[in-house]
Amino acid sequence: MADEIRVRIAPSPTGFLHIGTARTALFNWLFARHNSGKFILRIEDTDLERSEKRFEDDILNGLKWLGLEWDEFYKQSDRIPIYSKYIQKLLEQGKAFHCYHTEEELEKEGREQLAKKGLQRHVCEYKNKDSSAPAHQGIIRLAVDENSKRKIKFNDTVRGDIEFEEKLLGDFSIAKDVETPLYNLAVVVDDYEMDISHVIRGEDHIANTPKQILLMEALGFEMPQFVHLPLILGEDRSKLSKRHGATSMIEYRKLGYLPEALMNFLGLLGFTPPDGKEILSASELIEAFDLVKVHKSGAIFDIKKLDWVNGEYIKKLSEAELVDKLSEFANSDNKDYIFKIMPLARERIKKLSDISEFSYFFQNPDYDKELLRWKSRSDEEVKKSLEEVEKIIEKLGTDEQGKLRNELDELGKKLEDRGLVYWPLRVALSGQKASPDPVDMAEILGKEKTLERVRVAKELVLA
RNA sequence: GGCCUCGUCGUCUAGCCUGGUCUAGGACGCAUCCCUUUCACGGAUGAAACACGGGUUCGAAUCCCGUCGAGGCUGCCA
Repeated sequence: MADEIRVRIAPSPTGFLHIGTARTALFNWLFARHNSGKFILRIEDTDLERSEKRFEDDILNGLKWLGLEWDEFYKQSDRIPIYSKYIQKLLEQGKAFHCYHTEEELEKEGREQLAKKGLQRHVCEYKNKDSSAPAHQGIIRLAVDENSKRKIKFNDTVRGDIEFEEKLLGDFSIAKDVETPLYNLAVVVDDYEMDISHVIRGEDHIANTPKQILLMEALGFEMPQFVHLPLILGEDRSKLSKRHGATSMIEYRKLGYLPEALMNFLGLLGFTPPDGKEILSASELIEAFDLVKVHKSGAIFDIKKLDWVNGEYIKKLSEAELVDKLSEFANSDNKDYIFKIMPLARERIKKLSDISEFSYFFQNPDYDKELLRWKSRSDEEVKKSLEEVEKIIEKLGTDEQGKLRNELDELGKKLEDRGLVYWPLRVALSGQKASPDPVDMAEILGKEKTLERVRVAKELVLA
């Protein structure tokens, strides 16, 4: 076996690339890059009935988007002859056998075992029969000693030593037929053939490990180092799954999360760098990454924290980059205009799609008359203020912020209330109770639109 | 039911291996205050956790045992 670090992820195209898979991929990738090893992507599509091209595309696109480029790529469906060879070998050696029980019989057995609170395992009576009989249709199982006293042991980098009793396993299935391997056989064969040094996967695979070890022994394969990552959980602390709306990575892109932010956030779900830094670039993550420091317990996916991380990355974006991205999300080609809005948006949005909150820069606002009222001021007072503001803007325009601000402040002093000046103007321009500074907005909108909106507001007060 | 894993603020976590420096630190979120024309930004402050019970020890979040709790697995899915 090579000394090189070789890791893989083996997503199945029966669903989108969700957070959990992405995090597993990330940890494999970080470990490979940290050790100058190879990161392998293997598509587990032997379940032809459930595998779909659109899911495969989603997985590939999601990984690419996150920046997790792979060094080698395989599809299980291309490797059927390889599995077949090993299945045949197991059969010939009598280590595996055909089981002729029907699914109904097996189901019934399972129910009875559960009812009797007995072991849930299938000890097959066909195990010791002559396997040289003609071509069979039955499922293929590995022959496991049901009376074994042995404990199957393995070391997990995160959890230490783990052991299972061999006799609890039963004769578990390894292939539907010689041409159709089942999961446990396929991974074992692939990991061996691909010379995988570390199997880094979710904690939900711990229970599969003893089966795989038995298979490795039967096939004479060397054991890789196992690393079981803690699960990523939903709000209710159960494994993140469809019922939590297991969203594809691509959805996060659509919402305006930055891939760098997602990688950063995911990297910290199950791992903490020694210095405790929270915002780390890909290369900093690679540098700091250490499997030994991976956490044991599951972590809830907290979108609020993701939002914060994403906001931090938005603040770090260059002006040009931000303008590009914002243009895309605002559906606008007018980059000069977006460029003006950008500084205001930058400190206010958590994700790019939040730019929709600034719709009033693109169309006239619609709002309730009452919103124009500053505190308990009368309609007349509000109208008076708007009239004065109108005059000032007619005179000065909106391009010279300093002057405009001075005049408006003067007006504020005159009216003995700055809010009376700025609040109605804000609402006139944005239709919102929370918005950027009115003078900033006026400059972006320009003299004409600003005056138009002030006049509309003036009319509205009287109505 | 059986097997396996896990258990520090609401959430992510530091500390645990190598007991004392932990009146348990940081971050997100939350609250209050400052700034202020609102929101955001920024600044300051605050509330908030060692699951429980035994044991070992001069001393336990840290070591041991038990209990409880949570999750995972228990497919002719992966």
